[in-house]
Amino acid sequence: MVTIADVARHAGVAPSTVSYVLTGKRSISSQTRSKVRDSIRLLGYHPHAGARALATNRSNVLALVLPLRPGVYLPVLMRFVTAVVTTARWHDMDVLLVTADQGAQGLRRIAGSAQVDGFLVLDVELDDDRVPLLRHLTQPSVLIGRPAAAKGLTCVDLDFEAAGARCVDHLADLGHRYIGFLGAPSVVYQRNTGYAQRAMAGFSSAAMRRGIASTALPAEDDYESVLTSVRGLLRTQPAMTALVVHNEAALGWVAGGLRALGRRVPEDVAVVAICPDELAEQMQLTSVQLPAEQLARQATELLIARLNGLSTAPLTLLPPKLSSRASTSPRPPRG
Amino acid sequence: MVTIADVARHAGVAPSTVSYVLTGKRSISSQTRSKVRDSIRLLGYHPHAGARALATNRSNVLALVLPLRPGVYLPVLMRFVTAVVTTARWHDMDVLLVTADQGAQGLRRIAGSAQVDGFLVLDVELDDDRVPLLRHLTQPSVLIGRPAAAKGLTCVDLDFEAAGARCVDHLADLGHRYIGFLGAPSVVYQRNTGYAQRAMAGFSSAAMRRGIASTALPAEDDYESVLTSVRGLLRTQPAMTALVVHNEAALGWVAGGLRALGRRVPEDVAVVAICPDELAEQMQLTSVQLPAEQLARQATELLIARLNGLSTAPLTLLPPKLSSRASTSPRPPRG
DNA sequence: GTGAAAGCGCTAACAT
DNA sequence: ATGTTAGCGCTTTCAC
Repeated sequence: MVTIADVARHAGVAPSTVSYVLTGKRSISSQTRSKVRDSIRLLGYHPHAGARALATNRSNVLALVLPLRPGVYLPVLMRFVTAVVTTARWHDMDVLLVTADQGAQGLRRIAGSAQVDGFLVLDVELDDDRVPLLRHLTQPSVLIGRPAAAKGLTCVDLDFEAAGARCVDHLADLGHRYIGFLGAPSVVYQRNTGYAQRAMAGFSSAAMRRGIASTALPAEDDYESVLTSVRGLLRTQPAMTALVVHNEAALGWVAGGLRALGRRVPEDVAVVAICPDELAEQMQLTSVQLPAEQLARQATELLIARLNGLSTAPLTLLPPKLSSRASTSPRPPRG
Repeated sequence: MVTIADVARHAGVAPSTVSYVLTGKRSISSQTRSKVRDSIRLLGYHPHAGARALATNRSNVLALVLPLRPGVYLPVLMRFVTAVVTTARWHDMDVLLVTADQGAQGLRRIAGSAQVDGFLVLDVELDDDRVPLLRHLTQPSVLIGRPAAAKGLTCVDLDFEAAGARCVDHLADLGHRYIGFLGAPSVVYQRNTGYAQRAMAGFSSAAMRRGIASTALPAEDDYESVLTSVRGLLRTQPAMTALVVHNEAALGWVAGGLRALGRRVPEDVAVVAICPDELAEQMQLTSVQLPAEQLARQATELLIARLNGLSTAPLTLLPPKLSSRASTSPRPPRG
């Protein structure tokens, strides 16, 4: 193995000089600098990560804690991961892959051994036993998604409330006056989760604000349930001409359900979804996307900022972006 | 931070004793052992990973090099990753996530800095510039998938030749005598890839062995092309009663194409696919699976074995497993 | 602008 | 069965 001493000897300087050339932490004459650089290249020198970590108390690695269980929507997760790695590499950091099933104990181990400088945690739940731990770790962490009860932690998420509102605004601008909301399974609303409620709250208050009649119902993930919910919405609000859907699993049944009830999309009922862009693209639905790359980039940047001693806002909400597609006609069905 | 010296002081022993309790590399009286263990728990001690890496020249981390580009079938990749992490953790190792786009240079950096003890590389191509590099690294590596020109490297893969043969055997056992093979796009066969050819070779020679007439054609990923290929197969072999499909993207069009040509699955034509189990399950196709977990486990175990100085077989081929589903009726269509 | 040397926390001889 | 100590390779005072 080639060490800093080898390089120093080869370049005819002291080891510390080599170190300073590498870190740029003090001025070096351009002569020695290039001498050293040549030796480094020639010998193929790479600083030993462990030694550096020991000396600086920094590993230049960040932990990415992923929910790798069935049910997560992989295309989004994958884009997210890619963006995290890219952003981290941009700052000369690497990424340690930690599965959520390693639990709080796993995080404690990794933190305690100083393997990483910080944590990026996805899919944190409200009563997550990792949250109190993360708060007391030496290393900073950034949580992505549902902010939970996260005083003292840094969180990044899509602004679901604004997302719900954005859907209403889009439809209202198209002239719709009676809008329905097809939500997640009721169980999701029961055990909090936050993002589901926030999307609906955003929807409702935007509707109020714009003087639009709105009705909301949850829907389970099967066709029957979707049909029932849609029928329920239409019964309550027969003049309904638009539907906001915040339920990925139900998405596939919505058009069919509406058609079964005699309504066509978008002629009779316009549809806006809050869902990953892949799904919306595939079904040609107007939608508010889940901005995976942006979330990842933002979260990683925030974490790195904190590593550098900067303090960050406790909560960063990304503005929703709506993509118009075939499921909302440019003009309202009935004026 | 709590160090080994703190623990030693607290337990009233020498640092080395604490170390030996941890590593088990020499016998310790059960008294001191439990004294030390108590102190460790009490103080919440975790050995500093960097320090340990520096002292032992082992990081207890392995690099997982993933193709995170569009086109990879994510459910399989995800299962693979999960299994790698699980297996690694079983051996007290962690996993550093490396994206394939970091290239050979990225691997050199990571290897050079001794950040990892070994490499697990997915999706290696035949003329891959990482292969010569991997061969000359200090750290061992295991390649998963297409073994390429990998003298001196350890490779793990599904036995695609046996997979092709297994399909034939299954169909032959059901009484089929005229079998077609619908392959990957022709470009895949042109530029090597190995696994595609091997599957087809296995198919052909098994057919010969069992005295069965076989025809093979490539297929592109669109409906038109699939239809054309299927028509071609039927023209060559009008008595064809079974089809082996090794083309995930074409899978969705096969049943439709056959029906358009007046054949029903499985009554007129039985279908066996070589594809991820999720897809086969979803379409109710008899299939030979891609055993992601097994591959991952095997590859990881091999890598760790090599880390422990054991030498391993250069090539491990996993036997194919066929799952019978609705697309092959229990009896042949025409006897 | 550059060197010398003292650690960082741990392991593994070498002691006893 | 346990203690002492010399590094592992790097950074960073301190000295010039």
